[in-house]
Amino acid sequence: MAQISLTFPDGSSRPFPAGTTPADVAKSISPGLAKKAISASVDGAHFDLAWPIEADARIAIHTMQDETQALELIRHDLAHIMARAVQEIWPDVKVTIGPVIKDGWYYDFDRAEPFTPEDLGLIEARMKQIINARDPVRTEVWDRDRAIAHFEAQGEPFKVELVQAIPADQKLRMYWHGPWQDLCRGPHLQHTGQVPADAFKLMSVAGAYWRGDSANTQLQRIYGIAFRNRDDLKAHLTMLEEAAKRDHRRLGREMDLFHLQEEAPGMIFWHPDGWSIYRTLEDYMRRRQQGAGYREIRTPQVVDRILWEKSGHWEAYRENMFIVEVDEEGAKEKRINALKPMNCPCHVQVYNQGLKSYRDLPLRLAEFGSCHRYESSGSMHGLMRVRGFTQDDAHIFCTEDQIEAECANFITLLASVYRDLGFDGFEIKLSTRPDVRIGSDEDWDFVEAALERAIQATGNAYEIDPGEGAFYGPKLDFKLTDAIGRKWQCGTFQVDPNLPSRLGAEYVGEDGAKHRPYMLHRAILGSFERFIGIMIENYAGRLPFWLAPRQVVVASIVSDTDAYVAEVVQSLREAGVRAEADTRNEKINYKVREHSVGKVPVILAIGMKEVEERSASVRRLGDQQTVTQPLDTVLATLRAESTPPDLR
RNA sequence: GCCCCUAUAGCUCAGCUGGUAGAGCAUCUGAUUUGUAAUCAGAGGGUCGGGAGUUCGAGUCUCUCUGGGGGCACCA
Repeated sequence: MAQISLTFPDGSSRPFPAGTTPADVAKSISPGLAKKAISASVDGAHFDLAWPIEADARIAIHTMQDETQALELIRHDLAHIMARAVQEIWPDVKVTIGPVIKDGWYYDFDRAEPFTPEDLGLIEARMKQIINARDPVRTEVWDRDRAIAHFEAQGEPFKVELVQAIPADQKLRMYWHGPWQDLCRGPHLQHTGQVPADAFKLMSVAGAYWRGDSANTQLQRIYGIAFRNRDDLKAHLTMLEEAAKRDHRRLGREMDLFHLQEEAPGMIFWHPDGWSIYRTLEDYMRRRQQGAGYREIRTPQVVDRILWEKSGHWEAYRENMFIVEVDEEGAKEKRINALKPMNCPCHVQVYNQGLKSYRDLPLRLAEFGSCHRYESSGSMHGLMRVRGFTQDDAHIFCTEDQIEAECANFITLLASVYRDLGFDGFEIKLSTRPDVRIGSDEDWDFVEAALERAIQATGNAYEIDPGEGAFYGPKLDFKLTDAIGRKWQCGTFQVDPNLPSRLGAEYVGEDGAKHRPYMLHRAILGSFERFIGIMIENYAGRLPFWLAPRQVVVASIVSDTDAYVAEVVQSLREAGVRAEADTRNEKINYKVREHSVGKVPVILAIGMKEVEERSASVRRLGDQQTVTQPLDTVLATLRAESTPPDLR
């Protein structure tokens, strides 16, 4: 918490209590007093107010001691400095907005010609000039109409639009960086020289829609990153390189896990090692869900549009569905089918077979459901966003009173699965009723409360996202955190009374009358493809032993050991370990390197010594040291390690 | 879908302002029998993403399609 004080020419000073923010100070001091201040101190660190504070200035006091705040200010000022540089180089460019974001800032411009990489260099050079000029930053409060008139005169239509959105009686603030003026809430530094000239970098140009709406003009967005000093910038650039090294697309190729090709955009060709991961994960999930009372089913891939019309998907998502037309001989018209984009309607069909009793509920139907969605071309990304994928899907048909217990059980299962798969932390978000919705307020009250109680029962923290639920019911989103702090939304839990109703699902209650069940849509991984992508990145390719596709390579040092190598491989395989022999005529160094690069967790090196004593030299991935152990010990150890966590 | 960038051998990349392609690794062959992150030598391998155009001549310039990348929009 910042301790702030202002010092005046007569030597007196005015302190502010701990916890005061510079913004609080600005609000509490009178304009006259602010004008008189000659210096400020924050947490004991003094600095001069290099330029006079304007009579109505709210902020001219900032601490550069507070890391977070300093970075925020530097990045914010850089956004203005960049916009100034751009307009100085190309006066016809129109400016829009430029906020601070993680690690830097961006600014959106309207310009007929695209910015080239060379242009970024030009802009950067100009920015450095502006910084070195130590131009003063000053601010004034304007009436809205004056601002509109100003921006109209300047020919800045986007700024005019922004200001017009502000209520007419509201004052607004202008900032000047040297001669360059922009609408801004502030706060800002006192002069451009306070920005480190060697700790920022313009990263890329991208398209972005004005106000985030694809119906609007597309602007050019320039992204920049900035830090306190050059070392921090360098460290960040190094970090970006490291992150790129764990990119699942790169590792997928290096580890020979999968590929994509032009003839099937957004669909995965799994190679043997990649498919091994997939199968191991699928087997694991199958066991976990079976243990949690789910029954596994399988439903068709191609389904007549009639069902999608009934479910409502045809109307809402036709554009994103793969259509399969069948020209039947003698038929008057083509039959239109769709590859299923989701499993729910099919699961209701299974439920609808035979009359269900309340005694059958809750009925938990699970499917590793292969789905296809025609995702827009620009949205696809490796395994993370694909057109063909498999959900770890399940639908729980239950009564209103069973929702709470089902939800709590689901969260418990999900937490356990995430832990087993190497993710310790996750966040829960509860999305509640939107403005446009179906169902009575009483039903919403009941279901929302049930979900909230269920979360509380599991002892997990959660956040509420008001108004973000589906039109038919509230939902939970589960976001896990990976090894480098990124968050991924994977799990979901949705309460749905709508689809059972549309598709005519019923059960006979204790009272002998027919009732509508609730349908709970839920997934833990989301999709296998995406989750495997996340796991690859989380582990940087170094998957835990039980998930690793090639768990052990048994490498010969001399060819006289080949028979023993084959025996070791066979014993490992019999022990349930995925093992391969490498008896190529290469040096052991070569083999160690190749399999280390290939992320094989264990290499067993076999020379004549090992043959004679029936042992193996064990080398673990990332470990420089080797341990020679009797073969039986090695077999027992690796067999134990290859056991999935739920079977230990 | 939109904007910008991009596509050269299996992979990573050279190829200046237009004059019909190179390297390293990988692959294959041979030699080498090797003790924990690259043994040596040789060979094969590309109609430079597809199509069209400009030009005497296009990997190189233009257009277009497709894929990929960075964003934006979308994500039942």
